[in-house]
Amino acid sequence: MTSKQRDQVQGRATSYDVARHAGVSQSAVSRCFKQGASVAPRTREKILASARMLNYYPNAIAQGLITRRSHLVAVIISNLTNLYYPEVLAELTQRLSAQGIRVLLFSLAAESDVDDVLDQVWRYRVDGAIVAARLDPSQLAAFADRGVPVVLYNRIGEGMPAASVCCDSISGEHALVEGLVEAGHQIFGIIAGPADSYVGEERVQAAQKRLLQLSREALIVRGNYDYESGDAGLKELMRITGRRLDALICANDLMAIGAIDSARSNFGIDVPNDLSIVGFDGVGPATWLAYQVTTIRQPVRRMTEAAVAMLIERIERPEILPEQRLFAGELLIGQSARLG
Amino acid sequence: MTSKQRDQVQGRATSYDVARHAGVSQSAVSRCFKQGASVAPRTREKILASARMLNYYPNAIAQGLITRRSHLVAVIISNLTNLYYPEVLAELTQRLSAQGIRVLLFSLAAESDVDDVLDQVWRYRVDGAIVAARLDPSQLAAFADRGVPVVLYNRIGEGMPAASVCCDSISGEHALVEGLVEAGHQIFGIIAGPADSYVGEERVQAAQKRLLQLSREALIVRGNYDYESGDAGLKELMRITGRRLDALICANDLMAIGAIDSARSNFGIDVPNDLSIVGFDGVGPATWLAYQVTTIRQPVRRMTEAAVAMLIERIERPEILPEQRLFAGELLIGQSARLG
DNA sequence: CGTCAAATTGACTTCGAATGCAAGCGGAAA
DNA sequence: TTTCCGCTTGCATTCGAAGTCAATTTGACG
Repeated sequence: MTSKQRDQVQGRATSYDVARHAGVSQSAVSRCFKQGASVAPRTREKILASARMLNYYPNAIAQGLITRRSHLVAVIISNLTNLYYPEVLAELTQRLSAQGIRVLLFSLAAESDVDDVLDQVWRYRVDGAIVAARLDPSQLAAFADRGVPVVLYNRIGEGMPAASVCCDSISGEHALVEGLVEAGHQIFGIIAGPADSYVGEERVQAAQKRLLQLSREALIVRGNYDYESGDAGLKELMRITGRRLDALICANDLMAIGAIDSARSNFGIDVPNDLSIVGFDGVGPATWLAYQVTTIRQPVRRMTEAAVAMLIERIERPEILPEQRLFAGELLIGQSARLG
Repeated sequence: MTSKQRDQVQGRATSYDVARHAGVSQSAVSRCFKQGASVAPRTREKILASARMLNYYPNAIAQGLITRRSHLVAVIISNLTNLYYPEVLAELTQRLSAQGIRVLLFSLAAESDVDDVLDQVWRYRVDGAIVAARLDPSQLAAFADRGVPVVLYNRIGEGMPAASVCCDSISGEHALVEGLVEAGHQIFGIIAGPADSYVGEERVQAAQKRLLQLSREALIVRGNYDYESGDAGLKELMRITGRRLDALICANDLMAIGAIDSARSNFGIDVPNDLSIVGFDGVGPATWLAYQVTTIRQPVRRMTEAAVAMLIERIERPEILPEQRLFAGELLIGQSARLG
C-alpha cells in the first residue's frame, strides 16, 4: 500500500497529497479552494477530481493557524436546562452555520461561572462570542483586550458598554402589571429569579416600580427559574398573605407554570378566577392547553438573527462601537390571568 | 509602544513572546505547559510569571495542528427543540468539558440531515463524535475511514456495527404494554414518531409486538414528536375508533402530553379513568402536576456518562471494537394511565 | 578539585494551508 | 516571427506550539 493510498484510506489526505496526485504544486490546491483565486479552469478540475478521489478536505485547524480566523464562535450559555435556552441555541447554531461559522459550546452550571471557561475560549482563538451568562466588567474587558468581539444575549454590559441584544423586560412587565391592576387585583406577589440573573432582576424591578406608580405593593420571594420554584414561591406567598394573594407575577414561564399547578393541585385555587398568574418568555409549554400562560413572548428569531448579524459585523470590523438592540416582546394573552 | 506591550494588550502573546520576556527559548515555554516535562522549578516560575504578565494562553489551534489532537468533539443532534435533547446536550457538554474536551455543536433541522454537516466535521479534525441523528452505512463508514471514533446516542449502527449507547425501548415498552393489558384495556392506539427516527420505530414495534403476543391490536398513527402531534394523533385515533379508544401509547412524552391535554380539553375525557395515556423519555414536564405522565424514564446521566467514557476510550485506543450499551429505563408510574 | 551521570536547555524541524513574489506560459499585436 | 502583457503556476515563507536531539549545566561523589 503506497503512502498515498494509506492517506486516502485514513482520510488524512493533505493538500500535498492532492497536489502530488494531480501533478501540481500545493499552492495550486490551496488556491482551488479559495474563492476568487487565480486557477486555470482545466487545472481546477484536475485538482478537484484528485481531491474528491483522495477524500480531501482542507484542514480547518491549519487554515485557522495561518489566517488567524478560526471560523469558530463561542456560545456561552448559563443553564441549558432552562426551557428558554435550547430554542435560542438551536437558532443561533443554525444561523451561524449558515454563515460558515461553527459553534464551540460552553454550558455553565450557574450564571456566574464564566471564569471557568474563558481560558478555553482564549485558547481556541474564537473569532467572537455570544454570551448568555453574567460577565463582570473585568471579563468584558478581557474580551476587548484580546480583540474578541462579544454580543451579550439578554444582558447588558455592566460597568462598560457592550454590544447586546435584549428583550424589553420593562415595557413587557409594564403591560402585564397594567393589565392586572386594571382588572382590579389587590394583593400582588412576585416570584423573582436568582439574584445573579440580569433579566430576572430587571423584570422584577420593572414590575415593582410600575406597581408602586399605580399605588400597589408586591411581596417578593426569590426562585430559581425552575418548576419547583413556582410551587415553593406560591406556597410562601400564600403563607405570607394569609392566602389572600390574588395576582402573581413570575420572572419566567417555568415558575409561572409551577405556580399554576401548585395553586390548582395544592390549594384548589381557580386560576385565573381566584388568582391571576403571569410569566415571561413565551416558551413552548406556556401555550399548552393545561396552562395557556398569559406572558410576554420574546421574539427569539429576530433576537438571534440580530445577535448573529451584530457579531459578524464586529468580527469583520472590530472598530464598530457597542450597540444595544432592544426588542419588544409580544403580550400573549392566555387563560392564566384576568387582565383589564 | 513596544511590540511586546502591544502583544500583551491585544492578547495575542505567543510562546515566543513569553520566551523573550522570560529570557528563555520557546521550547522551554512549551515544556512549561506540558504535564511532566523537564523544566527546572526556578525556570518554570519565571516563565509562568512572564506568561501571566503577558496574558499568554497556548494557542489550541497551533497545538492541534502539531499534535493532531484538536481536543474537539463534534456533537451532532437532530432537533434541539425536542425537550429531551437539551438535557442530554448539557450533560454531554459538562462531562466532556471535565475531560478537557470542547464541544463543536451541530444542530440539524431533521434527523437525516447529517450530510450537510459532515464536511465541517472532517475539516475541523475533531477527535471524535457523539451522534444523536440518523447515520446511514456510508456515513458511518466515512467516520471509520477517517479514523474518527463515533458513539451513537439512542441509535445503533445500521448495516454495520458501531459503538452506541441506548435506552432499552423494548423492555420499556413491554412493561408499559403489560401494565395496560393487565388493567384490562381493550382498544389500543399508538402515536408513532417520524419514520426516520430510530428509537421511535423501535418503541412502536416493541409495543405492537407485545400487544400482539397478548392478543391485542393497535391502531397506529404517525406523529412528529411535538405537542401538536399528540393532539392531532389523538383526534385521528378517536375518529378511527369511534371514540372508543381506551389506551394510548405515545412514542415520546411530549406527544403524550399533547394527547392528555387534547383528551381533557377537546373531548372532555377523564385521563386516566376513561383513557390511559403513556409516554417515553421521562422529560421534565412529564412529572408536572398537571400531567404526571406514566412513562419510561431514560437514565440520562448514566447514558451520557457511558457515551463520553466510550468515546474517550476509542479516541485513546482506536482499535477497540464496537460495543453496544443498553440501559434499562425506569418505569415512572404517574397519573396518566391505569396499570394492572 | 575532577568525573560522570542526570537534569536542563536551546536549535531546529514539523504539522497543513495560505500567500507574496517571481518565473513560466500563452496569446495578441506588430 | 518577435515582442509584450497578463494570466497561471511554483517556490519559499509563515502562522504557533511540540518534540527530537545534542549541547550544556548541575550536582553527587570519589
